[in-house]
Amino acid sequence: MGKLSKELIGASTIPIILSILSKNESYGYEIIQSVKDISDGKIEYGDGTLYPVLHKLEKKELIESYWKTGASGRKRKYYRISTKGKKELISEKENWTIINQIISKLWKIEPNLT
Amino acid sequence: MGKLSKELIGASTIPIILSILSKNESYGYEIIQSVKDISDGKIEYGDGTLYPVLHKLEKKELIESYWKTGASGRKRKYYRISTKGKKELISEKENWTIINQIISKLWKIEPNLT
DNA sequence: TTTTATACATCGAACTTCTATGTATATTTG
DNA sequence: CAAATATACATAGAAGTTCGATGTATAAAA
Repeated sequence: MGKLSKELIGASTIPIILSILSKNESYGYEIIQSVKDISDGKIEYGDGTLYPVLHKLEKKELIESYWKTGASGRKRKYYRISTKGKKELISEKENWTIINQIISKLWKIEPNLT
Repeated sequence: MGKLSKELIGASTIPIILSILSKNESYGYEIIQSVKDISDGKIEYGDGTLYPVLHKLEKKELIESYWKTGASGRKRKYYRISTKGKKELISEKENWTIINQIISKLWKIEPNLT
């Protein structure tokens, strides 16, 4: 209980990551923590899951990266959302709205009178 | 415009099919039409897409099938939802609600003051 | 009689996802 | 100070999924 299906997590990964990056620049490890926090532990990406997604998003030019060494001396790869990524996020939001309408319509309709 | 992403369609296919079958028994071809109608043409499964999904659901015992020859003389393979399928549908609805909460939370939060 | 709609089925290419594994550094704890 | 834990990124390969193409067949419509 509590854990979500793989399909739903898969469908939500990209909009969630883009959403997070649209608010603040962040890096892989921190994104994993953010999502865990926001979802009350219901979505917990493995690092082996998230990093390839970030690489894919970068390849599609939806996000951009740069290395930064913090005060701690530890190197982090920061990501920020691109203009293209912002447009994509808007489109993803529209898609979610549409599918939600379809599904909630389905869950309200009464059985047909056959 | 109008068309939904593959990920979202993938995540919604099973709950949508189970929802439809929880209202009325139906067969492949008719399910394709129903989904097209309900979604205003935004979700249009190919037959090569839907039939394997139905087989998979049957294998998992979420739905059951039987052949029926209608007045027209045409044979149709009808599917009905099983008890197990009804439970699965309830669980899918819960998942959908949870992910919606997470996403709508994300889309409302203001940027951090860093 | 030809075309279109109905109806089901499967193969295989293409893609995606996740687990396991690897590397390396900073911090905390005993 | 040594060991354990947390931080941080990366990739290969196994496993699974999806979808277009293709095939079969019948009923209805043009």
